[in-house]
Amino acid sequence: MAEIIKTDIYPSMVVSDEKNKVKAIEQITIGKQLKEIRTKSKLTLEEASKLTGLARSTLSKIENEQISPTFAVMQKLAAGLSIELPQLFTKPNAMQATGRRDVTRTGQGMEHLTSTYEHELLATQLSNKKMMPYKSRVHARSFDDFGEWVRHQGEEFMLVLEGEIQLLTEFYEPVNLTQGDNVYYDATMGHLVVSVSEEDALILWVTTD
Amino acid sequence: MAEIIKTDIYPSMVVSDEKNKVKAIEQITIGKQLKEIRTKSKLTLEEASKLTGLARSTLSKIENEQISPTFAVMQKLAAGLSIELPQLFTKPNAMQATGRRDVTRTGQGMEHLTSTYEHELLATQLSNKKMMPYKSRVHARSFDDFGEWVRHQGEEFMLVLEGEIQLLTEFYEPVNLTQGDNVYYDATMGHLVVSVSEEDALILWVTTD
DNA sequence: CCTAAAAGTTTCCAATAGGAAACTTTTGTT
DNA sequence: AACAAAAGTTTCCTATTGGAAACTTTTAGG
Repeated sequence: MAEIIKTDIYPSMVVSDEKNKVKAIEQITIGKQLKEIRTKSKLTLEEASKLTGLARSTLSKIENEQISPTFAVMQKLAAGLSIELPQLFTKPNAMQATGRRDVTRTGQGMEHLTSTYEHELLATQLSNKKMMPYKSRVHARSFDDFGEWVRHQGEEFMLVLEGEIQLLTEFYEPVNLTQGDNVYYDATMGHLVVSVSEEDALILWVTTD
Repeated sequence: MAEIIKTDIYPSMVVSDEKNKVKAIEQITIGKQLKEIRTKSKLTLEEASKLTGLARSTLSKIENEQISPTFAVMQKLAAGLSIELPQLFTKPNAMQATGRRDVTRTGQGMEHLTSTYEHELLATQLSNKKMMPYKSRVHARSFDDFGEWVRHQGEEFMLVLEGEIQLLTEFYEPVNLTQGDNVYYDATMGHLVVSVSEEDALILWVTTD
């Protein structure tokens, strides 16, 4: 029974059999992508050839998906055309928005409750964003309310909107932050936030993956 | 005269001659990277072979940099090992931080003044971040204070901290936003912010590249 | 230690990528 | 429309990749 796996950000359709052995991969973009980059830069195959050190024929075959370039060739392409390597196989507009702008009024975000935080997700109308913004009301008062470190991929920016919080992190001493204070950290490091004010504190979080 | 070019995020050492023709590329990571991913996942070559559908020998040769895998093979690796493709050639920690956490107290950011905005850059101790956070005091009162649209790569998140602003964008009607309101938009679309309150408004911006 | 099994590497060969040149298509000029 | 020049594609060949199996190294028991 063949199964289709689709990855999130760098999509590639993969067909696997019942033993989870990859049988075929539907090559999606690299040829079209390269052609688009080259034509948008107003380059001919000849010029691209000079810039990359690759043969005109090779470029043509890659663009027409007749061959799968080696990593070494991909590096030459990226360097020669002055682009980042992932551009060769990533759809340029990651943000596939319903619109291209999304306003969230105070209190109008999407609620997401946990025992320790009350999250209000922002800009939820836009998918495939590079950042995930949300406001959180902090219920927690101590590490024990969590039981263990929070830890995930990406980087995180946090700004205190109301009240006073304490940021606990795996490799640092705790810090107290009040309204207007903010912090940027690597989210793979254990971290969590507790309120030290009478009322629950309110913070803004912006996260990447 | 050979020249060394070093790209920023996806480093690759490229040796070019005086005609800008790429002569050689110093392969950096793909082998080591794969080996690290596999060993960290506690997989043997045999197991990785089953997952990816690639021969044990092929995996070994890639890990020892004896061959340069084709893009098709790289896709199989990513799919089989459940990773995103760029992980194969990107140093995992893009954020090369002085530390791995950076607190900015209210008013302690780095000043950057323009005629229309007064920016306070945050978390400036960390380099190579994925996000650029800053607070801005908005002096501008109309489009004419700018003369033209602001427009740049990436996505932008904006939250109003104090006062009331109007967000002007190329493809939408202006919107007024007050404290707590926020917006997420594609920064390649022309955009700018003016204050509509008596005093200058204060906003938070978080930007990606 | 010695041996057996597992993990990793190398060899050999078939399949395919990449380069040079021939060929075809497109573009632009008269 | 005819022609020339430029751009793009295909062919042919060599170099290199990827797979199967042989070989070597490492790990675990006794």
